[in-house]
Amino acid sequence: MAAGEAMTIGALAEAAAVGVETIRFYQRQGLLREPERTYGRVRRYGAADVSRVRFVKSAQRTGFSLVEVAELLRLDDGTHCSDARALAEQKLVSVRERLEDLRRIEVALSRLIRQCRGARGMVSCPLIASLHEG
Amino acid sequence: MAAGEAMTIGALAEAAAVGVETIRFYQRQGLLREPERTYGRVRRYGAADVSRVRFVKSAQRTGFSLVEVAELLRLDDGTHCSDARALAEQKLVSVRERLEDLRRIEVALSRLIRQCRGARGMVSCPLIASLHEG
DNA sequence: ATTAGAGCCGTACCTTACTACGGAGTCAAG
DNA sequence: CTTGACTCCGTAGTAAGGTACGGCTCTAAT
Repeated sequence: MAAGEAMTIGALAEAAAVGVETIRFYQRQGLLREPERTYGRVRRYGAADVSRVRFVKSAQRTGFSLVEVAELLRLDDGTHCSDARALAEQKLVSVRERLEDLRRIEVALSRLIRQCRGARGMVSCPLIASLHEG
Repeated sequence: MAAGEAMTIGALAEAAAVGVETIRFYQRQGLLREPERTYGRVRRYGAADVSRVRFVKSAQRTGFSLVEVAELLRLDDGTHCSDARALAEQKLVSVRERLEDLRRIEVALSRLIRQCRGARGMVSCPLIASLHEG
């Protein structure tokens, strides 16, 4: 972002824990800006790009598609206020649904572990059943 | 599960809000048992199958692959205790990581909406930056 | 000066998770 | 006892999200 746009594509990929091809792919998809190229034709990235790629990965882990991630990223790129708010509110709903799902799974897994700690032999796992309680 | 194994594949699909082909696909992948077939060759399902398919979908929404979902389901099928516990503990770790990610996104989105409510014109969105605070 | 290691580009290929298709059998209602 | 909706099966195709390849250039260190 600031002065030190020193990273090559390989360094960025390593810093964000993805492959080089993934960076190029994200660029084609418009998830990442096309950076300036110093010394002729080599792309140079900064710390902000690392954050951005990490963000893509964490959003993806929690079930967002790349299209949805792109929408979230547009919120970060300074959209007009009313647009941003509408989109953010809509995404917040789906984030909260996912949180519900995950919390239920968390409770069910914890319970299973607790039961397993005491019991010996077989356990009947309450995983699916737990999901219907909330 | 009990007496009323009355549902056809179409009814199951509808009840679980997926396509018929998805049910057959899950069966091939071993995510769903092959059910008994009454009256000739037609599959008949029960309420437990609906829960199971719904579980697959909710786990999937929160970022689990079908292979991982299959592992979770094995926990529900009465595995031996030590195996179940080890797997459950491992899954719990990744569930909690996802919860962290999602909570951060939730906070960032809420904040953005709050800021947008007051401001007019442009906002610079703190979405990605928020993820580094925790 | 050279050469190994990056980076550049386009294209092809791969896996995951469905989705569609076609032709034949089934079944409940009229 | 026929008709139309549903089911059966195998196989093929699709979309998303990368991953690999090959032939070239650049450049930093020996």
